Amino acid sequence: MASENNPYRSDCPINYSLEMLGDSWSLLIIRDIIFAGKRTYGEFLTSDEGIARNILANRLQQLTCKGILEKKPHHTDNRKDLYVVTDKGLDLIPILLELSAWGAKHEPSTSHGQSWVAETNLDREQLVQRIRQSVLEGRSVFDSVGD
Amino acid sequence: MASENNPYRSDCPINYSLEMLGDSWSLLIIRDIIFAGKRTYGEFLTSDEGIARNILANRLQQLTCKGILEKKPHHTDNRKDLYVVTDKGLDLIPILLELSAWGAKHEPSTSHGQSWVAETNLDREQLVQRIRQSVLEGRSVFDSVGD
DNA sequence: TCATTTCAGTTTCATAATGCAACTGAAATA
DNA sequence: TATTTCAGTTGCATTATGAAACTGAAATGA
Repeated sequence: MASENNPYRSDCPINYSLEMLGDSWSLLIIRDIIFAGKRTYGEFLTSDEGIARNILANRLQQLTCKGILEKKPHHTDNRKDLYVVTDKGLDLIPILLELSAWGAKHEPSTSHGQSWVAETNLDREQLVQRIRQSVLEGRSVFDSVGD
Repeated sequence: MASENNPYRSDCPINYSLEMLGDSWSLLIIRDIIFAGKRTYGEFLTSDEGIARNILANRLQQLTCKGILEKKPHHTDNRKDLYVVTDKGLDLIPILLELSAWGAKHEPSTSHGQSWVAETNLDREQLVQRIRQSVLEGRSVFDSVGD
């Protein structure tokens, strides 16, 4: 199934996403931008998880390279830059919501006041139920859905 | 915001999920179980991405520790074990779907024949639109949604 | 029954990524 | 003009990754 003309480990879209985002920190930076309105190096540094300065610099650079963030000059302070999400970055919102919902469900101590994560999605829920059922019945998903 | 009584880097549910799953390989193993019906060490080894044997063994052990997989004896071959997803693991289906949708959208070369990823979710889409809009307008999400 | 193969890991070792703390140089502030 | 703030960088110790060879138990075939 792997093709030789792309630079990724395989031609699976989940794999692509994980090659882009599959580490401990990248999605936390996106979270800080999207859910906390952070925009500068210094603001990202203050997050609870305590990312190291060099790792932060590295991830900001990589996310920029990958077209998920964009670096723009700060209008009133020339020492600072603003990191803003691109459209590609904004499209990560559903992933963040699902990560949040899963985390909140399976480690309830993390679900402080995030009542809005409960705003549910019923069409999505139906598809998930069908896949879930096929896994429980020992079938592969490819037997029950498309392809 | 970080509390002192949990063992995680912070009390954010997204952070919890990333501490559980934030690496290149864990979700690929879950993908193989859920979307390809794989169940044994040997089957996971054959995936296109080419995970190393030691890394695979390590991830299977960690995912089992974390309550996402369960190791069961193979009924007809005592050399093998079956790795099956728990309920906690099945709850990862929405995350996998979103990762797949994002990957397929932003690297179209990865979206071979997965027509079923297009089965959309409109309630979810509405929430995403609201958040997206608030980010674009420079507001923090906490300004526009709950809390 | 006995030799061979298959299987799930483990071990070894080289290389890369992480994380901490001290440092730098430019721009803002007093 | 001196000091502070800011976004990074550098150096270094520790940890994780990855490839390949190895192990020991169970299945298979003669």
